[in-house]
Amino acid sequence: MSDTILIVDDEQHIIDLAKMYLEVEGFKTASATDGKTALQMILDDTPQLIVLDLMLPGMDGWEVCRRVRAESDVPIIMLTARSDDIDRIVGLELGADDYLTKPFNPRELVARVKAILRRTERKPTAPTDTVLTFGNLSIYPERRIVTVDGKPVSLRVKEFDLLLTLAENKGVVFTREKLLDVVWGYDFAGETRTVDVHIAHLRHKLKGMRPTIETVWGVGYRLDVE
Amino acid sequence: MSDTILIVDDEQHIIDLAKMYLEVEGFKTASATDGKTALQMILDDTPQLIVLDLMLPGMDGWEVCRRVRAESDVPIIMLTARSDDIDRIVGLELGADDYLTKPFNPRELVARVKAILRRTERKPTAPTDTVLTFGNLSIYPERRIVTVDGKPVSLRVKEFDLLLTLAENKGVVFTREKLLDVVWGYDFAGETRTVDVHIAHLRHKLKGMRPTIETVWGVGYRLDVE
DNA sequence: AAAGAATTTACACACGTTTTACACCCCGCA
DNA sequence: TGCGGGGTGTAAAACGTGTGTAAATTCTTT
Repeated sequence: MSDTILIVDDEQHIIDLAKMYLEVEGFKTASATDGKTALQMILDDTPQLIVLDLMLPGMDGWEVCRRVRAESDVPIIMLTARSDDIDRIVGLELGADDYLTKPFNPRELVARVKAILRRTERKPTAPTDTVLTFGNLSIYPERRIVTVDGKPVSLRVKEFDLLLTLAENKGVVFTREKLLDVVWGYDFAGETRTVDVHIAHLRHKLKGMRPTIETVWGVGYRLDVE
Repeated sequence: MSDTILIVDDEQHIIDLAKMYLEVEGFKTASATDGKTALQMILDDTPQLIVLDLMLPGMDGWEVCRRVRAESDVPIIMLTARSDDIDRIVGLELGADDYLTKPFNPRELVARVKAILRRTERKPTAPTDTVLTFGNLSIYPERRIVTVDGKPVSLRVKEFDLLLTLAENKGVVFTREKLLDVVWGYDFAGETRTVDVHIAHLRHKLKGMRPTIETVWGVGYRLDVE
């Protein structure tokens, strides 16, 4: 847990967003949607850093922050929507290391996290190992994350595997049958048109991607070579 | 043969799949669909590694494995569909180096193969990107791409297959019937003039190509020899 | 039961293939 | 050397098939 970033927010939406951006950078993450659970998790095994929303059901962020500070000096980044909270965060010396106003830019969050970890002289976790990069597209196979122009795109299982298969063999043409074999398993009995549908989803989600998924008429698909 | 991976499975489908993945990684492959043939091949000239299905017609995988072990310590990866076979593979010390349960992920197979070869300190052969080059013409069979003077030319399915057929047998004359058999399939019932039309398309698209497609009057076509 | 994902279906339309048609060319033969 | 018949080149029409995509349906997961 000590190499993990804990994200505490009552909106799952925001957690997902932060999670995604942080994981792309190689951070491990955990999350909680209420103050009580969060505090429990923190005291149980302190994380590397905490991203903490002020507005929480049950125990609010102020309270969590105060109780954590009684036990630990783990870095905390506060999130708040109300601009008049900012004065209190900064002025009251609650012990937060930094803050962000909602709505926040997730890249800004990443930058702050890195800055704080650098400052507190704890190194971020090991750099992400394998990456496949073509044009403005990056694929992190073991994290199962894809980015276009650095912006993460959330893909479903089949979509990801499909893209990965094409990317691992850039330029080579795959028939629908071959793709079914590889991505769906060679015992899959369904329609080859299933592949088309997932390709369509990929193209839609990865709009703007530079090496495009090219249709080879009458044959199949391939990841474009320049 | 000592740089080749032998795949033994009664399903051609599976052989093709494994073959494809291994060849993309630069491995040479060979295959057999029954135990007797496989054993013959192995004893005749031992391969670099063997991927061996347990379920085989004639002589099963257990028997093949045992007989091979009497002669050689060539690495063996076992394939099995039945989970209760796994205990036997591992427990009975049959001498298999690794195993995979069917249906297996072909990427997993590649990973295992690489791992074993690394362990046995034999390096995998360098990946080869197959290219056929004559004069200023290059053909990339698995990419289904053709270039003239390095500039890619987009061909349709029939055009590509036609050119590839001629290129793979440079200089030999193909009758229209032969070409129909090879490119269109032996059950094609149409006109032989269809070939002419596609040849015309090829000549038009590949204008400037150095070895030309030559008409052999009253016979058929061939790819020119300088 | 509800939500989410995967798969199938349906249909419009783009695209490739095959046929057709006609001009031209090769070659044997007077 | 000129003639004729079948062989070949090629444009364009006719045809059939492949593909993109939305929406419906089925399957999974919670």
